[in-house]
Amino acid sequence: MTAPDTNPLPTTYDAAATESTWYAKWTEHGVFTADAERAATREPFVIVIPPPNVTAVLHMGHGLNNTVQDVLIRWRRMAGDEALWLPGTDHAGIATQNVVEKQLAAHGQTRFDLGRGPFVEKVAQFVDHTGGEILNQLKAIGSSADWSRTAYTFSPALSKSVREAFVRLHEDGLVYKGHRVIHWCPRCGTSLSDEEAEFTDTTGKLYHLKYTLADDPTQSITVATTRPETMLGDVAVAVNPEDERYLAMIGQDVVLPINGVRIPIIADTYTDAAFGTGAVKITPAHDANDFEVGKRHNLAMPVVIDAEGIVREVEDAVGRVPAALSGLDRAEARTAIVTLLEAEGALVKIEPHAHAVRHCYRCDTVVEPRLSDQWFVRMRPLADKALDVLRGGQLRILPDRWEAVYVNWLEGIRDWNISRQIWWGHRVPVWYCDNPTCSQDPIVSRTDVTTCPSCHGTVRQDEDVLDTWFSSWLWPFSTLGWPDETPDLKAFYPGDVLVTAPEILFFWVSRMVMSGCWFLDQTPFHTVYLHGTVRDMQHKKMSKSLGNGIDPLDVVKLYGADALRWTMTAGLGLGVDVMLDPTDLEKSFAPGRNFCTKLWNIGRFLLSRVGTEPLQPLSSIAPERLTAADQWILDRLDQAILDCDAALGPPRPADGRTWTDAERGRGLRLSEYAEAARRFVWNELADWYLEALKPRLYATEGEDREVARTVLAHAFDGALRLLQPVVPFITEALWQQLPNTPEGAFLAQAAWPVSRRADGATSTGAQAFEYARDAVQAIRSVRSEYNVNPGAWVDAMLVAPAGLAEVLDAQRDTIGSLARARVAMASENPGGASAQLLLRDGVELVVPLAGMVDLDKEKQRLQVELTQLETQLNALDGRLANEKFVAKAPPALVEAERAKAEEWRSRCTLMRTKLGSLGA
RNA sequence: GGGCGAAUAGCUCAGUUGGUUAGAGCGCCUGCCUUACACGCAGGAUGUCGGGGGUUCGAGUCCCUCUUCGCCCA
Repeated sequence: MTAPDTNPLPTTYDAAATESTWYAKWTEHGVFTADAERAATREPFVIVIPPPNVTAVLHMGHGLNNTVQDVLIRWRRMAGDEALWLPGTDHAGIATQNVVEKQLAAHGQTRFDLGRGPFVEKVAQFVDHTGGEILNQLKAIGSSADWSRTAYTFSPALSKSVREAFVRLHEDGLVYKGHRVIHWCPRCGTSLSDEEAEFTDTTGKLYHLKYTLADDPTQSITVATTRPETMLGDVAVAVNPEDERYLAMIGQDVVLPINGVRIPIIADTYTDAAFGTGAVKITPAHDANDFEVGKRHNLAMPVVIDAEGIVREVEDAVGRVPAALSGLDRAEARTAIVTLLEAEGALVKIEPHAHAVRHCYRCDTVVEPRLSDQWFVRMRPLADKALDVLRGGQLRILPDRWEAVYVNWLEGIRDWNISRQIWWGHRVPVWYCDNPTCSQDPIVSRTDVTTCPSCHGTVRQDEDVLDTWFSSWLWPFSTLGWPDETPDLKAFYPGDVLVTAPEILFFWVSRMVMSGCWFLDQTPFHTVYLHGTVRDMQHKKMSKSLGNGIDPLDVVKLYGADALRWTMTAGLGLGVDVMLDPTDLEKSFAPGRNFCTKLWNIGRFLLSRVGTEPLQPLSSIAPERLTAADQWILDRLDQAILDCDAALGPPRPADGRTWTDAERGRGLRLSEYAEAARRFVWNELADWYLEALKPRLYATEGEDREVARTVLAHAFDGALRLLQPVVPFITEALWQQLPNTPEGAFLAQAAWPVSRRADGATSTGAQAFEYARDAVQAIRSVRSEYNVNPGAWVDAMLVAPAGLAEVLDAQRDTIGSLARARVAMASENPGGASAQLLLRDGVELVVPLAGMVDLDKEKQRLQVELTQLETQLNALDGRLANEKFVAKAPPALVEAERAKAEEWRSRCTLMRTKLGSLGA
């Protein structure tokens, strides 16, 4: 019988056309737009995007991050929540400034050639013209963000939040100006926070320098240092007060080589007697630890390296830098100084030394510790609140091992240097009176200050800008209008889930929790989901600089956005890294494309059989009209729904506020969700139900055909709903073709399916179909083993115990058509030359295969199977004979094991009988 | 230097509180262009659960130890 030519779908899936069509329709109809008013009657579900740098170009890390967010937000949107995914970009102070500075450098210019105003203007123009492109790229992978709310950390609205935060923290006594050694990037020309100065393990050198005692040139003390160039700024040599080697020298002076400056030998417990020589040089202006020592001992703090990393007498350092060295870069100076030290006989030895050196996280330049004035936030009170919400269960982090990392960092939190000496960013909202005789204190203000309130003279604003992260950490509420009490803020704060990579746990995530708790007294989200990193096959992180990246847009072009999303989701175990092969896109993305093709073909076939006539709802079909296969697929759908829900949820704490221990580690298993949905539509719906259904569907009319149409459409509809979050485009395109899809409706907004039963129990009809599947697989296996021509029909006989005869008899046609067999029933095994298999519950399958059966082969197979089972049965009997097992194991388990032993025993008996009848 | 994690099929990984004959996808082998799909269908093979020790009636799962790898922090 041939199918009528009513198929509305082209034979192949056109990803590009489908994606642009449906994305346009979704946005046109406001499908992604959240509504603050609606949130009064529905549960809001809010995700704020980790804002990409405004100049960023989409890479696979974004692909992964945003796919995860989109899967979650689409799931909750369908589940009836007022879902808001709030997108936006970060002005990325240092990074963006660097990009523009590079452009200037190409023309031989620096930012100082332009001056502050024109330079900032130039960056702003650059951002206006080329920035934010990444948001459009996110659309190409299907991101269902609410673009009407797109935010930008440097917009006027968010700048207002930044000022509010700074001023409020100042009012709370948590913002202060400090004079201390900070991390300085000489290339970027700015200070950095502890987090921005990243450690890199390096094999460097440990230089042992000999400093001669001032009053006794025959004696000397040897210090060990990794940075000999700083010796020009040494103010002391420190030894541990317990270190007997140096006791006699404490209090004496040594003379520095090269510049001849006299410095004392002091005792300080900071010095580790076991490290190097046990004596360390103290350079307070160029080392954070030395700075602390210097403060304790009230030492001078000469600065001998300037902001550009040039060695010279910068401050408090007269007579310390010889003319020959002045003006050298710090790296050149090191070489020169080592040479001079050697000439003076002050260089004892140089050893290889493995240590970690801090580098600028933006330009990778070696960071220079530098004494300077900076703005700091006192973090302790903020960190305590962030610890409280985690410990109190209002916040959880998945995978939960990151909670310990979070706690550890917050417990040891240090004050945050928030001022940067760059130009691109929020200017520190502090003004100083120009009049040196005026007693006016610095003015910290929410609004711009133009005249001094005391003397009415002119004022100047602080030159520094704020750390980019000082605006990012406000993101969950600055994007909603804070500090104004906007409807959005009321409706959508606090949010729900934060999705990001572990790399920015400290930079961003912890700080958002701190700011949310401080300013709004509530954690900004109840769940932090830290996904893995995208890596290549050598497990190297994908990056532009390593050249091992994959452009997500290439993947979209070649395989479709859904294929990309599929690979990102299906491969995503909780917190597990995603491995992709940049040299073999086919390997990584073909599975997603193949799945889409399969889905398309299922849809094509199904729609051609279901047709376009309206369907009656499943609920109107009397249960007794459902076949075993119908009941089975409906059961499987229920199970798939339960599996998907269990994998993804719960979406929030049951009481809306605090996670219980039982809930805390659950959900967000995206790979399990994807697999459950895939298994249903492919392995169950397509492989079994559709195949079993074909005879009924080829019927041209009749009541049963209507039942089949209804169940089939219902099952497929359920599958499409379950799959929409991960493959939104193809599922939308297919769903639109289903006969009962209302005009103007979108799958993207359709209701998430609900299981008919909470327990997913198997119905009687479904049980019958399981017997049929069992028989079909057995017959296929025999056919394959004996190389039966796939087109040929075989005879098969089912020998069923009394209780099952009727059930199996009803499945004869189904079994026959699926296995290409003429199936007969028997109450007794006729024996003779035939392939014989034992199915479950004592059902036997006999396939005569006249003249083809190899008796030896059959005997051998049975013998192997029997031996195996006997071994297992022996072990089981042994366990059951063990009194301790029977006494201590749960009774239900013992009972189950006993039943199993009995079943295995009768199975063994049957096999022995068979072997006997085969003449063994 | 401190802390955390991982080691299960050729590869990437599941394996909730110890309790069926340890699973999935990809890959591999065999047969099929069966009129939805060869980007597919059917059948099949594959594991001393890193080594050693311990707790237990019972260990991939808990404890100790060793080895290897990775990550975070200083």
